[in-house]
Amino acid sequence: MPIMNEPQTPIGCPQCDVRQLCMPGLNQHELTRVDHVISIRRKVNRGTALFRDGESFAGLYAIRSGFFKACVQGKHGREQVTGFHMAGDVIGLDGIVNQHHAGEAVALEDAEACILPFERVAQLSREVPALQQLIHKMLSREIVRKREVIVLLGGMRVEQRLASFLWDMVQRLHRRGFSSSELVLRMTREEIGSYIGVQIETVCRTFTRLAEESIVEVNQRHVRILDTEALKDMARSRVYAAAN
Amino acid sequence: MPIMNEPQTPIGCPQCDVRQLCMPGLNQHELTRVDHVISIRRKVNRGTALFRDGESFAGLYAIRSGFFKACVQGKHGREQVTGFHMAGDVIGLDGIVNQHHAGEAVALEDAEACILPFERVAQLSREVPALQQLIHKMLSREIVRKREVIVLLGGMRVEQRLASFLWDMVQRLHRRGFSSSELVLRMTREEIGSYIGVQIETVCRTFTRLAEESIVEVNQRHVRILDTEALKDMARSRVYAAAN
DNA sequence: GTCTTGCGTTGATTTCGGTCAAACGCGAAG
DNA sequence: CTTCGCGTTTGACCGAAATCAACGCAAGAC
Repeated sequence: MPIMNEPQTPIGCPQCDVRQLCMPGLNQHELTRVDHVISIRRKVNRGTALFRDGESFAGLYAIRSGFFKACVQGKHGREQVTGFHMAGDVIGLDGIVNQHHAGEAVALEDAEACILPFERVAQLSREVPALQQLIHKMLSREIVRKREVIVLLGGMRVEQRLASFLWDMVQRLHRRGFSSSELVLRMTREEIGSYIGVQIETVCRTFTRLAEESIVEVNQRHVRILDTEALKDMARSRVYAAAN
Repeated sequence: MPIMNEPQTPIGCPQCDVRQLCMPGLNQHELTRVDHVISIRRKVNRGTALFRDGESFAGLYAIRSGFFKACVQGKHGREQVTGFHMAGDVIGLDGIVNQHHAGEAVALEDAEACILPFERVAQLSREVPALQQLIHKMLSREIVRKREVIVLLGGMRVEQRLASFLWDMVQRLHRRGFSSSELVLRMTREEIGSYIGVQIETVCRTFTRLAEESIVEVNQRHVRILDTEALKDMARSRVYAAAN
């Protein structure tokens, strides 16, 4: 499937809806300078990749709209989802080390992303300390987030993993102006399972169990959170914490 | 237990044994400039922390000698190991986002580390592009490495996890001049288990199984790799790959 | 309308790793 | 030397999640 490259309406960073998410703390002038290094805006259709495994590193991608899964491909078989990303997230950070991507980002709904050629961003960040700090924090935050996933996969029971996943999701959506008690999942049960390290059947059963416990209400991909505190507690607690 | 702060013999970066590991690609002059921002060298005794959970972010730490585990603490119970680090590694990258650490680094043997006050490193990196690139790659590499752990925890069987752990370990040690077929583990079985997401008993049994398969020879913490190819294959293969 | 297709749910059975328990090995302290 | 204690190993049993299998359901194709 060919990758689409359609230049979009040139709305600059200073006017962008998600500027506070991907470039927080920059003033108008700084945003304008960042805007000038954005070469292309890419439209990505549902099901197609923003970048692929092994592809050479063109730059970072700031998601303007839409929803992505980040995943790595097993050579012979199934992929593994390593993260989900939405408007305002900057992705592709993994490509910096080796100048090529070691994973891919696939749109789960039609999406748009701004390409930030990394060399130019790096150069600009030498002149704009606020941008430099932003880049550093962006990278560091990703490390912290990845470590949280490691804790989830390494030390939590399935029910907790799903609770953590939902809690993380609803919080991130809330920060973007959506409800803090209701969400529409953009990914399949299989993708959720791949992300939290269990099989699809286990995801289903666990959703059912959370619903039986009156913590959430599930209708297909629509999830309503009934007991926020219970969900939060379940998401926070570690498996070994409960034992002692 | 109090944290020790003992200034060490002032051997500069240009003369440092591990300079090619923590500061690769910098020339003598650049190394000297980096050396000038290193305020303190810390000695850390076995069992004590280089930095603790919640501690404010003093800067990055370049490990000069010794071996560390990175871990997060469950409030009521057991800790979870999120990584192992050795001479030449730069750790503490997680502290950049929020200016305080969200985890800790504990020495598994007497160790020394150089403190790199991050603000000063950032400032210097504005003037020295090679350093800037180094910082970016350092952060990006950590993201890639963390994702590899996610893949390990999310998609591998125990035998593969242990094989991956050993393979990663022996490769990193080899890069530091040690044997590529033999290693002495610095951590307990429990710490290995915490890292690869299984119980200590399972770690033991899996070591025994790998030994029965004549892939490794295990004597306490001394491990000799008998069949490198088998270990590598086992480490690379994903669980789902085998099914198809 | 029916057929198809992909996604989701539920049940039965199996298995891998967890849990509980006991014993072993080795270094340190006496 | 003996004893102590920690880390490790092994065994027996249990349980959570995987696997295998069938079915439901909604949306689009025809």
